[in-house]
Amino acid sequence: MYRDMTCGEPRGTDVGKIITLSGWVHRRRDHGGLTFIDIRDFSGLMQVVFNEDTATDAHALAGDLRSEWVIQVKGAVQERRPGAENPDLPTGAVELIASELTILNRSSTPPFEVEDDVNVADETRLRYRFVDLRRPRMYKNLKLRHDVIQSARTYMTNTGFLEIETPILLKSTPEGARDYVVPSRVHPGSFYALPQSPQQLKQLLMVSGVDRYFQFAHCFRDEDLRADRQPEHTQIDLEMSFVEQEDVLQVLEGLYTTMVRETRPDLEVPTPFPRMAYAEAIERYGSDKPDIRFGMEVARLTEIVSDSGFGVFESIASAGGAIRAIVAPGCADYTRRQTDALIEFVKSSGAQGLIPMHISPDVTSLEEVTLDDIRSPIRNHLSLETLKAMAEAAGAGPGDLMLIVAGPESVVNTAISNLRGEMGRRLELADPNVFSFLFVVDFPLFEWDDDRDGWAAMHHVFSSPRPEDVELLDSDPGVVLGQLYDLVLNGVELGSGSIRIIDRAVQEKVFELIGHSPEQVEERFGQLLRAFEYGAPPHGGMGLGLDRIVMLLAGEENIREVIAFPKTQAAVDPLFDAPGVITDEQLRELSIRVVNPGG
RNA sequence: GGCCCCGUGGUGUAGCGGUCCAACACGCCGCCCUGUCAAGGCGGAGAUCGGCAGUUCGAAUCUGCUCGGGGUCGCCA
Repeated sequence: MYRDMTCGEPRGTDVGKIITLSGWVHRRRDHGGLTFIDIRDFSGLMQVVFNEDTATDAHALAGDLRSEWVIQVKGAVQERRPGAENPDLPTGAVELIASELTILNRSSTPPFEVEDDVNVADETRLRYRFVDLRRPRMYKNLKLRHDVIQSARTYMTNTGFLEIETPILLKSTPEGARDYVVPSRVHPGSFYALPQSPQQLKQLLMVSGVDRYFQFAHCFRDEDLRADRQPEHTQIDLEMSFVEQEDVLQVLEGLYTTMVRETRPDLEVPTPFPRMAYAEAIERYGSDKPDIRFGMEVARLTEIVSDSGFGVFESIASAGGAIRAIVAPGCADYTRRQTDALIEFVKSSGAQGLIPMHISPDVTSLEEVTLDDIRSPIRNHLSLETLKAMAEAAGAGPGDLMLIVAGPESVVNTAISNLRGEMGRRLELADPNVFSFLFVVDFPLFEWDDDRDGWAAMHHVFSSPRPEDVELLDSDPGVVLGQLYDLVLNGVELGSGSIRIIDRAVQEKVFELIGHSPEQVEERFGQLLRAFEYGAPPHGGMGLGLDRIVMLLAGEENIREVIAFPKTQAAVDPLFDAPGVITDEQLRELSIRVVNPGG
C-alpha cells in the first residue's frame, strides 16, 4: 500500500492519525536539523517535517531529496504551530511529522519548475509534456475536459442517444480538407483515409434505424494549424432521425446549457439561444461567428462614399467592393502610435490598411462638427457633408474614433470583424463571465469557388436546401438557403450541422450544380446513396468541437492547453518527434517508395 | 504559399557595433543553519548569444539566407 490518502486531502480532522503519503517532492526547505518537504500529487500539496532529533534516519535521507523525486512518507498528522499555518494551502492547518521516508524513484533536474506561473516556450513544454502536465493548471484543464465529456455523455444518454464508435481507417472522400492517409499492406497501392468527420457513417446509422447517435469522434484534417485548430481534434458528433432543424437546435441548447451549468456554475448563459440569419450576421458584424456580448456593429458606408469624389473609395465601390466601419467609443484621443498598431492588426487580417477618423470631443453634437474637428487621412479628400454622413451612418459622435476598412467584400469583412473582436478585448466590452451562445441559421447552400470556377457546397453535399428554396436550385443557386446551422459562442465557432437531403432528385441536382460527375459521385458517396435506396428517414445532426468548448470553459486562448499531447504549428509532436521516417522493411511491406526524401 | 513577432547558461530575461572571454533572477552543485512554506546566509559551476554566409579594424548587436517556435491571411465541405 503506497498511501492512505492523497497529498491534498489531510485536514484538521485528521490530526493524530498515522498516515502514509506518496507523491513528488515539490520543494525542499532545509534548515539543518529540521527539513521541510512539500509533497505533491494531482490533488495538492502537503508539508512534511523531518526532525533530526525524533526521526534521525528519515531526516538524514531527506537531505538527499531533490525536486520531482518520487517518495513515500509515513508519519503523524499534526496541527501546525500557532502562526505557522499556511492559509494559501487547503492542507495548510496541518503538517505530517515524518517517521519513515522511502525514495520510490529519483528524477533528473526538471527542465522547468512545476508551477502555474512559469513562462516557458511552448516547444519546451511539449517536449517535456509529462512535466508540464504536472502543473495544477494543466491537471485542472484535463479534469475539466473529463467533466465536460462526462456531462455531455450523461445528457445525451438521458436524451435517448446511443454512443456508437465508427472506423478510423476508412476511405478518402476528397471534399473539403486534405486527408491523412494510411497505406494498406494487404492491398498494395491502396490507402485508407482517416475521417475528417464521421459524416457518412452517422447518416448510415440513421438509415440503420439507430434513431439517435452520438460519439466523441476523433477527426483528422491535414490543413495548417491555428490557435484553435489541430490536425486531429475531437468532435461531439450527433445525428437524429425524424427531426426538423428546430428539434436539433433544442437538443443542442439543452446539451450546452447543461455542460456549462455542471462544469462552470459561476457562468451566466442567456437562454434561449438567439437565432440569427447568416445574412444578418454578415451585415451587422461582418462575420458568421459574431461575439454578441457587445455591440460595436459594423456599418456599411459603401453607398455614402461611392460618388464622393474620392478616387480610392469610388474605384473600390465600382469594383463591387465594400467600405465598412466600426466605432470605438471615446477613443478619439488615440495616438498615432495606437492607430498604427490597429493598422498593423488589420493588415495581419489581410486588409490593405485601415483609415482612422477621430472626431473631436470638443463639440456637443455631430451637427456642430466642422472640418477642424475631424482628424483623419481622408479629411481633405471628402466633403464635410460626406464625412458627417459617414459618421452618422456608423453611429459615431464627438469623442469617438471611427475605424474604416475598404476593399473586396470578403477581405473587408474578415479584417473588420477581427478588428471588432480586438477592440472589444482592448476596451473590455465583453463580460468574460457571460457565455452568449448563438445559432447562426439560414446559411447559403452554395458558395462560389473561384479556383474551380463553379459552385461548392458551403457545408457539405448532403445538406438540404430549405423546402421553399428547392425550386431556386435551377434558376439561382447562389440565393438558395440551406437547413444549415452553426453554433457560435462568444465569437468562436463551435460547430456546424444541417438537415440532410433524402430526396433523390434534390440530391442529384446538388451534385450536378457542384459539378460532380456520376463517376465521382459513385466513388465518393456510392455507399450512402445505395443505403438511401433502402428507406432513409428524415434526419439531421451536427458536429461540435470539443476542444474549443473546453478551451472556453477553461478560460484558455489555445486548444493546446486542453489537449494532453498536442502538436506544434508545423504539426510536429516534439515529445515523440513525430512524424518520423519508417524502416526500408516497412516501406517494402507497404509497397511504397519514397521519392525525394527530405525534400 | 504570403505577412508579422520571437530565438542569449537548465528556465525566463537584460545587453542592440568596441567598456561583453556576456549581466540579472530562478534553478543547479557544495557548506552552514531546528519553524520554513518563493526559507535564509556564504561559496561555486554553467552560454562558442539557433545555424551559415557577409558588412566591419572589430558582431550577441548590422545585412542576407536558413532552421526552429508563436500569431495570422490563404487554407480548414
